[in-house]
Amino acid sequence: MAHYELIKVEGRAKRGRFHTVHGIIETPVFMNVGTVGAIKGAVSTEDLEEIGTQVELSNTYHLHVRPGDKIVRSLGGLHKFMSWNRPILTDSGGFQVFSLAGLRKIKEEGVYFQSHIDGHRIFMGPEESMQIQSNLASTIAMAFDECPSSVAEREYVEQSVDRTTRWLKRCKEEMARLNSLPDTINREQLLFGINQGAIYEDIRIRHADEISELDLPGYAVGGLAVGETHEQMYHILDEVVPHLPQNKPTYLMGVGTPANILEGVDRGVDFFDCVYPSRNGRHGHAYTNHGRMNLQNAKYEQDERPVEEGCQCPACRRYSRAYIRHLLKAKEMLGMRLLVLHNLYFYNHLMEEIRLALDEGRFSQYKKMRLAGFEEGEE
RNA sequence: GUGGGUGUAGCGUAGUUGGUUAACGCGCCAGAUUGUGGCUCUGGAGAUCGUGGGUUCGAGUCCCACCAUCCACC
Repeated sequence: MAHYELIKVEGRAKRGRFHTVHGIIETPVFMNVGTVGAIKGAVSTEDLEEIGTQVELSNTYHLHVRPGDKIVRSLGGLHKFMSWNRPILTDSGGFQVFSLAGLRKIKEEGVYFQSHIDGHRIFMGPEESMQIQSNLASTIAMAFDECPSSVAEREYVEQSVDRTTRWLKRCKEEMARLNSLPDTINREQLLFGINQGAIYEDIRIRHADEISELDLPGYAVGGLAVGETHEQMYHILDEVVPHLPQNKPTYLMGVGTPANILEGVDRGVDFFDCVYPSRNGRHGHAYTNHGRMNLQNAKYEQDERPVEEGCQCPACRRYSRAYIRHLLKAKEMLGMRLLVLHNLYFYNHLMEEIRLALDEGRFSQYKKMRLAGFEEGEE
């Protein structure tokens, strides 16, 4: 019996608590992206517990291709498979329609893909996506949508969004059917709908109103941070979030930078996810209170300080910038791992501070202070 | 010691019958990256072409000597 408990509001910012079968999610939350059932960079689920991860995010498409959702199901579902008993959100594979463009054909019934592993042809529609996510038995399943390019023509976006609505209805029906089956692993799996419409605010609003009527347990804003400016993204959020149910969590998909998150929270967003902390960590970048730092820069060659003074993450408690730089240069996995841990800790800790600020009614002030800090530049 | 080969950026190489500002990969120095392939992309710095002499309007390229290095044979 999932429900969203709204604890406090400051302006449009929401402090909430989402109750799920796998435990409570304190919001606003940043979900840690582990596409294939693992956070890249040799990060274990024990690590996730240590760095304060609330929700792990995996991908339907990737797990369907390898190892196969039926195998995960036969092993007891994704929670048991990866040894993680807290909430998991699975993305539907819809975004791969967009990100693997060139390898796909979109039709009314669904999408024909080509596997990025071995090139074989795959079909995925709303029903297939729900069946796969049911087999994975995640806490939250995302609707199978199409994410049109931010520069797509208005006419294309209109018909794409209408199809996404039809797909959402099919997702809802299929999820209800699967949740009613006696041998389904997680019979309380939750379906979140996804708003689309590129940068056309009227299409976005119409779509938000339509999908809100389906009374799903949560809603996402998709198709942002895919090429448009920050101003456009914030404007769309200003317009669209008020048209999504305020008594349900709102999830801004794929976003973003620490500044994007502060702005998103300020506009009523509860859930975030982004590959930035993990991908940039693997690529040698660290997030700090003073902006982003490239640990591969020569100036850190003899820097004995931790990445961030006072940070309680596993990297900063013990290792120097100089050592991490050396590991990155030597292409040692440990370098990546330490920065991924630092970055995810940084994001998770940022969210914790945001929640505390909301609890104490000083979010607006906190946001201003943090944004100013990020502008200062690295030490 | 004799014969042969090779010397071009930190490393590995390309460079036409001698012809503008000597090219490429890796590395180095920076920058990009938003529902993830650990990549990828974009810039930048860096070379008195082993040394010295010669031929020529002009030499990385041809000639001579020397130096270094590799291979084979004593």
